[in-house]
Amino acid sequence: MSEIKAAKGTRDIFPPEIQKWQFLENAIHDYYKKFLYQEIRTPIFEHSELFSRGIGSETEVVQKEMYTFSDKSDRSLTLRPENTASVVRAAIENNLFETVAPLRFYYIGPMFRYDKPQKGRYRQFHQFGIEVFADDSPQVDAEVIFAAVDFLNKLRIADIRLELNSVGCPRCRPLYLEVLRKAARAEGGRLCADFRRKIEGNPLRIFDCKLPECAETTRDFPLLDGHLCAECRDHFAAVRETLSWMNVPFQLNPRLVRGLDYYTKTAFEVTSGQLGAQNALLGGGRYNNLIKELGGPDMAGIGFAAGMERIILHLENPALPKIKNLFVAYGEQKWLAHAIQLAEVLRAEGYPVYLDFQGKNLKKQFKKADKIAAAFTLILAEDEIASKSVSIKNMASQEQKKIPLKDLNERLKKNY
RNA sequence: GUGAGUGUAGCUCAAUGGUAGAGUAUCGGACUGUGGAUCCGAUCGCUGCGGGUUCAAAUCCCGUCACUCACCCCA
Repeated sequence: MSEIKAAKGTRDIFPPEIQKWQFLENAIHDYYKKFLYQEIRTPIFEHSELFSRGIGSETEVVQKEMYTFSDKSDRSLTLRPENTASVVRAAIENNLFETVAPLRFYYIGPMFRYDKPQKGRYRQFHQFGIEVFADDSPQVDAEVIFAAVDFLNKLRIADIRLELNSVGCPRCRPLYLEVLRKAARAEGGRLCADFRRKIEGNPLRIFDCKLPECAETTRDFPLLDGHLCAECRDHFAAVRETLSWMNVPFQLNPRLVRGLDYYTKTAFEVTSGQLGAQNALLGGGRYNNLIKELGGPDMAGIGFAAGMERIILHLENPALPKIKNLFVAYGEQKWLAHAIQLAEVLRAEGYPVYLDFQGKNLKKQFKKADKIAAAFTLILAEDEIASKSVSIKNMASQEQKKIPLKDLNERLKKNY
């Protein structure tokens, strides 16, 4: 038993689960290229300021969940809790807005949040996501949402639900928040402490409270959709219309908010009925002020991030192409050189070949061949070497034939 | 940060407060040019850790740590 364990909230991924990860990663690469997204990889850690400015210093993520540390030169660095701020930073820093077209990126990688682990929630977890810059048309919102939902459908993830809202923009949201605060303060006495804290700091979140009294109270509170400015309202209507053209079903949820401050206008979330409490598979929205906020041009952006662990929980056992492993058996140590050379030739031909160096005799070697699920065992021992041949045994059917060495490749090809 | 449940062999799990066990896996043998099946044998444990109660603790009590789930938060 090992003394040192994986740090809390982290885990090792190995077969057979790793096959799901490889499958998912390949699917992401294949799918998003169809929309001309290009992969971007940004550093795992960044200056802390990127996140406090980008995500919002009042958010839970920044206040409570960041892995922040000082390096030896006293720089404050933070393991990225999400990737959008980094992608925006990279685009600004490398002038991608001028040099790359189209301005569409996707990413895959680990993120870090200091949270108490539970089902579907880890301290090191993985997200993939997409970002589109410089396009404020509502049709892009719809296409991004389509590319999120359709991807999950392609993975045959059932029982998912798309929720949609508009969280307004800096012109209309502050006005609404005042209206909401006023209504909330009037009811303050009836509400939980948590709730009262949110009224001042993050009023949109008060709708989240699941305590019956709070939910009861907030039911009649004014909602944001009645307070959107004309531009946000029209934008949102066009998003919904485009989604209907795309046959993407959605549910309006006027109480839907996002945890990061940078969102404007469209906000959406896909949840799964098959997960526990951590049921959000992906979330995203538009962030038309983030790029400027981080020192870039006044440019629109939209994207989403998806939790890969949560998607993996939905994936069936790997339906992998059967790999036909070859096993080279040599019986006695003195034929090992021949076996090594044969294995080398076969690998160069593209076959996966296993050679057991511990097997003392053919019996042991066959046992090992069985254990690694070899499709064919090639026997190269005294008889075969003397006659420049090799015996090939089909492990499933138990058929065995001795054939000339020079015919081996052709014969294997037929069986593959 | 709060709460609940669970910690026994590599894995899955047993064991009224009274000798820590089974299945499986691993290794060896039956079987020195042939695997899976069967049979025989062997290895494997500070019962998470630290205290306490008791003649006696895997078992009861306290603490602690880990895992799991929920709150919270979010993907």
